[in-house]
Amino acid sequence: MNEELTPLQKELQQRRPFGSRGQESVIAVLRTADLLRRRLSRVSELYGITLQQYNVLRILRGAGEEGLPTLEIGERMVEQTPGVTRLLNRLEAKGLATRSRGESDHRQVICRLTSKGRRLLDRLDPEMEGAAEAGVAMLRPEDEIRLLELLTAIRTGQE
Amino acid sequence: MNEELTPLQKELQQRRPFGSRGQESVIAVLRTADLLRRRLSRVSELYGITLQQYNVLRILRGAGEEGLPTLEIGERMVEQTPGVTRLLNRLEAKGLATRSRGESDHRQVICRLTSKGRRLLDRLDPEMEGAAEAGVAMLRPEDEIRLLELLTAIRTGQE
DNA sequence: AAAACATACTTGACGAGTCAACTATATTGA
DNA sequence: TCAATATAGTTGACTCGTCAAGTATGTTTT
Repeated sequence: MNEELTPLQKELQQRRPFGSRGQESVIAVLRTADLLRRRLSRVSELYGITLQQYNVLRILRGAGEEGLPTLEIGERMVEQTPGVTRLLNRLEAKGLATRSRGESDHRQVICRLTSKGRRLLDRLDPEMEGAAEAGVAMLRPEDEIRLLELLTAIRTGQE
Repeated sequence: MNEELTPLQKELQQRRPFGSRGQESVIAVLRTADLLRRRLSRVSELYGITLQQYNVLRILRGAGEEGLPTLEIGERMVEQTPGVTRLLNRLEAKGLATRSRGESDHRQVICRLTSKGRRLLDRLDPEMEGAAEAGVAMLRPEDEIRLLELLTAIRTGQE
């Protein structure tokens, strides 16, 4: 026995086979994401920010001068609002973002990138891009396209 | 312009294209994993435990009567040790696991599943399996095999 | 115009991941 | 044998995700 262990089973030192291929697929996605996330985090933390903070800064840069209300940042991150509020607390403390009450709607809090934040992004971007490239460098272009298709199918299949 | 947005760009409401397909692939893996993790968490939390706690309980069940030292649990979870200590605190508080000093090596702490833990797993397993199956139900068998191959390639390519 | 409701956050509390520092127990080497 | 070193875990501090509850501002209804 044990002559047909999948690579994932060996990684997890599993004694028994997965209950089904469906289960194995899900666990493979989770584990692969974990490795990639670590790789990217290592880079961003060299510059003193977490991966999530980097993500928020990129979203703010995309929003430009007019900024973005807190909730909209959350929507682009699959995250709950409370998390975004506190992320912004830290980015503001580091001088990378600013917040101000919305002028038309005073309930909103408009968030903007500072020039310091923009400079940080400019330095960080090429390194992050390099880390991402390196993370999937072993895939041929047609493999990457196929991977994107399969992952898109999974995501759109979640009701 | 904007006539060639990828599905992922639409999901993230991105205004600009990804810097490269490599970047898009990495983000697709991260985002897909996030959705799947949520799906599984919803199920485990119906039973009062988090996904990580479920993961530890499964590892302990696999270890059987003789149990497993804390560090070895960590190895099978892609996680740092301090986290495992605290996870076990909570599992022990819920009566799902026990700990005792190792007999041969007193530095070790041997963790074991309780019968209550085992019964919880027995009830939870079919539901978790169902959730995993449902998460990738839209893939044909050959798609799943391809996906597993691609993800394995990514993981083994991380030095 | 006042009450009812909705929206946009903020705060508190808890689970979890991660790094650094610390304790206790082995193991090794002079 | 005893000091130096390695190993196994725990604790503290900080970041992040998430739920529930609370506050302030807007909108709708009557």
